Amino acid sequence: MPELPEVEVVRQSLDKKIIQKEVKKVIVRNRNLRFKIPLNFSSFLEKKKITKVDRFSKYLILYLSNNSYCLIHLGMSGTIHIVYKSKKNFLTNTSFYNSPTLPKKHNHIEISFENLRLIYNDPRRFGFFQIINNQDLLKKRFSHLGPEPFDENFNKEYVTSYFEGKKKNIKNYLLDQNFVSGIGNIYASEILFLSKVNPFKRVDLLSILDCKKIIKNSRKILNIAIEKGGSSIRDFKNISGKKGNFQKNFKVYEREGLSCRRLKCQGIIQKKITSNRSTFFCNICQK
DNA sequence: AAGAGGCCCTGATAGC
DNA sequence: TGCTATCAGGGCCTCT
Repeated sequence: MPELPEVEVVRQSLDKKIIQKEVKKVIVRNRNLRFKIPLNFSSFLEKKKITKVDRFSKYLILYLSNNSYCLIHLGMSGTIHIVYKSKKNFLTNTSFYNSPTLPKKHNHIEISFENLRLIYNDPRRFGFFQIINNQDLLKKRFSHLGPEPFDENFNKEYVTSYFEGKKKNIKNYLLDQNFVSGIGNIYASEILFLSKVNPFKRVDLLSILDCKKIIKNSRKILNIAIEKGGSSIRDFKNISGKKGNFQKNFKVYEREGLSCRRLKCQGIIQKKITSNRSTFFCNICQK
């Protein structure tokens, strides 16, 4: 699922559920995620309180009561589910598996609190959990990442100087987390459509006005997507099993062959591959 | 240093 | 019905 808006939607709903709660028990059913879950992962988390649920870019950050952190990245197919305690023996009770919103397979990690259980599901296992021991290491962990689109450092000066002498196309840079972090393949196409910029345009040939529009529209698209509860294509749902709504706002993504939605534009939406990713755009209004 | 390409993995869908 | 091929929202690594 997860670009910045989807991760933010998960953060918001998770925050309300587990804040100030103590981890009672952790079960790792499959250690082989993007990075192997270490053997001491469970014992490290157990008896710690969650003091804050934060997010940077596409990463969830659980703040733990001993001033360490648990990072969660959902990869391509990771989802978080919450199931509630019904009766006693919660820690050993498996009846919640009948929950209609919980997938039957690929429930790799379970984190139990007093009255509820967080379950991490990830068919493709591109996601990961990581313990970070202190604030310095957290900073270091994110040091290679560029600013989020919302960051005031993501501005005209930063973007234009970053693009000097660069020959890759703009779509590639919107996906490049070192340049700007949080944008993924869906929103990159949508941002460029709204900005009337062709995704295959070389960044050193972009005008200053193009750069300004891309900055403004990155914020705009991500904010609207968060408001709408994220995008539910294929199967993204928030932790309560509710679908997002932003997919209804897609102007180009997965609209190959359909007519351009811009008023008076006669264009037909095209799909082309760059850096192994589908890219959607209107070849008439995106110059 | 920058850019192209490949790989990790499972599941859904299309085509034969 | 069942095979095979292709593709999927991410990130990291290697090679040139």
